[in-house]
Amino acid sequence: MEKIGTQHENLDYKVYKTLKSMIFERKLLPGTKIYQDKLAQELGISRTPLVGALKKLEQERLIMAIPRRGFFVREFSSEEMIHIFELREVLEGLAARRASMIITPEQIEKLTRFFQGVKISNDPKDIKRYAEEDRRFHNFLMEIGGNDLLTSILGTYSVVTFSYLGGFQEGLVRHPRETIHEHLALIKAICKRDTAKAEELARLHLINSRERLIKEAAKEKEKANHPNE
Amino acid sequence: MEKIGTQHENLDYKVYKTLKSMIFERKLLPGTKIYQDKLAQELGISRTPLVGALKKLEQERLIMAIPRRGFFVREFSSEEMIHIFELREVLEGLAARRASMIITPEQIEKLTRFFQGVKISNDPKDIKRYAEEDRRFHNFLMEIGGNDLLTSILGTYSVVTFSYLGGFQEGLVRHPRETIHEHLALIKAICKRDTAKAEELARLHLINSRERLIKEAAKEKEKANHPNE
DNA sequence: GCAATATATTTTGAATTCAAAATTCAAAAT
DNA sequence: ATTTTGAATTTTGAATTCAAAATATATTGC
Repeated sequence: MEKIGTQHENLDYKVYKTLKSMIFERKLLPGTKIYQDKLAQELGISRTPLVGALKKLEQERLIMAIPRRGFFVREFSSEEMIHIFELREVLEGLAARRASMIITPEQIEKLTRFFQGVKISNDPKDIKRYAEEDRRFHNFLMEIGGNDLLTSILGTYSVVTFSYLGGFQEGLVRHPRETIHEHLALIKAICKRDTAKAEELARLHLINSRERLIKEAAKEKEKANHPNE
Repeated sequence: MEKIGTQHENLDYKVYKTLKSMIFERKLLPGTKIYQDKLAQELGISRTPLVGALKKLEQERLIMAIPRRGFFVREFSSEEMIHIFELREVLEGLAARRASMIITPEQIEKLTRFFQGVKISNDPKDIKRYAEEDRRFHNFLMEIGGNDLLTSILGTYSVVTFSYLGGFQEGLVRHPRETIHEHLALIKAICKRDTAKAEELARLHLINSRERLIKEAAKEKEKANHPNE
């Protein structure tokens, strides 16, 4: 049988993945200009596959291209970030709804065990551990409820989000203390196959994070206007 | 002021737009293999910008790339199409919600005039006219409620949808007789700034179309299993 | 010393080139 | 007759090349 959906293993696909994780890990910082020759040499390839990868990333909005000027690692304004959270609200709502409809007993088993062992505290170690569990949780939800399309779109935006937050609080918008209850409630709804509630809770989760983002953005602005004190 | 979001006017951007409309107009049919040399010559360019454009379209899922085999115009299965309608459901719901929140009095004026002149009948002329109005309507909604992100994502999927339906009923899933009421109700909700209702109606509109799609797909399957009457 | 212009260098955009892989087509073997 | 093997051809992947545009540097005039 022909394995379709097979991973594209061109050079530019490899470069694409490399660049993506470089952005994710903040080795390439937002705003940075990409010098094609330099980066291509560093990666040991020619400009051709590098440009191919950059074009892919441009489409995903992780890279901005200005013709005749070059490629830049994208910076997201707080406004754009808020728009992304609006999107994530409805998309993750959809994913949760789908998950609650098609989850298998084995998956229910596995899902209920999420966030069991993690400690909620202010210790950076614990926060990091929580953030990892958070990512595993979202990935698992995608595995259950996400089709191809949904998975790839949401994949992009979680990279964007992480990159935007810049490692602050390990990429979490809110403190675990706040989100843990929302996560557990969502898990419960999905396992009970409560379709409507699952969608609602997933959306609420994102709405709350967006609200926080809006507040933070307002605070930043305030600070910018009154630089002294 | 530097106009950001300025249109990228590279050759490969032009080629990208050309190919996109070729797919939209069904000059390139789903399943077709792209012979790079041939197409590049027809367009009067080299393979480089053509491949650039194809990569962009691959990211948008209008083109499928198989490494070492080439690029193909994407075919969508009915399952995938149904997934796309699930996406459109939540995304157009979001767009309608946003529109109802930020619509201006002038836009309300303009929105209420949509679908006023169009006749509902079985005459292909009328159906075509309706389909055009439908597209203008959706574009206007995007103009009101859509941010950058939303607009570009939904833009892609309307091309996909149109291409999938293959010009049948002018790209409409359902007959105007069925959809006109939904459109008018949605317009009313948006103009009244009834945020919740606008989102609900937009979603319902897509849900109904998806349902129809599912029915059609089942019918096709049936037919395939019983080829002789 | 500073601004304006001219010159040199870098960088991008796009065509070309070349090797490797895939496909086609014909001949040979079962 | 059908399948298998093996060249010949086509097609892709990726490096290279070259011109045009952008940027940086130096020079001139004030």
